[in-house]
Amino acid sequence: MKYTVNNNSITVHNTENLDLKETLECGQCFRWDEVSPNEYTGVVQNLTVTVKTNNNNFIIENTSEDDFNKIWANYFDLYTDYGSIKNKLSRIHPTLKSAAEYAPGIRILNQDPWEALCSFIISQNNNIPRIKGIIKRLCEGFGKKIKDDIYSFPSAKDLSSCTVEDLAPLRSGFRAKYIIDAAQKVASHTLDLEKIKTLPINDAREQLMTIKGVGPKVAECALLYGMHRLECFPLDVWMKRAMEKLFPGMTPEDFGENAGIAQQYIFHYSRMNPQLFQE
DNA sequence: ACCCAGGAAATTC
DNA sequence: GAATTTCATGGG
Repeated sequence: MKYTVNNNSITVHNTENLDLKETLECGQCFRWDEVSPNEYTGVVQNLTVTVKTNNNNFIIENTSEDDFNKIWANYFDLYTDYGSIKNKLSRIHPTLKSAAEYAPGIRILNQDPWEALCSFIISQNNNIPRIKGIIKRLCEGFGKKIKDDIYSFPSAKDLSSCTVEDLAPLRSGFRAKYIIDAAQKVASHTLDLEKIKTLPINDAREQLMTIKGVGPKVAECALLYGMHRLECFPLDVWMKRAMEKLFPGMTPEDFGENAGIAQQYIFHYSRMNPQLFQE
């Protein structure tokens, strides 16, 4: 990977298959905001950066070479060859090929396991704008201030001593008790997310589902988006519709070791084309 | 008023 | 065990 170090920013050259809108607004993450056209500000751990693209250059502002190599290159999954993965996936089914061509710049981010788990607990029976609002209030109320009005995602430990009443300002409804149970199990090391990340997939699913409010779909999202288990294939209401109408008779296993990437292409394609599912 | 939202738990059949 | 209802909240 070729990159240039500038004053307070990094420019990555010839990045293919990276589109910020497609990647940051496809429902896998909830903490990136478009601050001007094709320019996004987000928070990862205790760092905040602004990113943009210019032709095939990918620019990360407000960072150092150190943080780029430690955090950002992996976060944006820059070591993975999406062109090769798309070629393989496209041979599985013509509609999957179309979905991949519809948003060729989607990448699966390497998000923090706890943040992904907590975020997708909040996502259940909810819509994306409201999920973002709840998470914003969660960070502002319980995270650490980074600068100005930017706050880190609160750790499991930060939340483990909270009560449902403490979380009332989030207006997260029935999900508050689920957030607390997850925080307590992780903070007490009843569950070790770094360990779960490496377990055989069914063991990993089983452990995550010991958390109240974590069923098959939330577990699958935590594994795919927070632990980069690319074989995972979350089935939400959109994906169930898509499987019925676009891939009748097929199962998640049919999409193979990169099923999660296929899922993201299909999810985004379906959400952007709801007319496919009318009557 | 009604329906739905990147579901899961509680209840009923 | 499988099908249905309930759970908070907010937008359309």
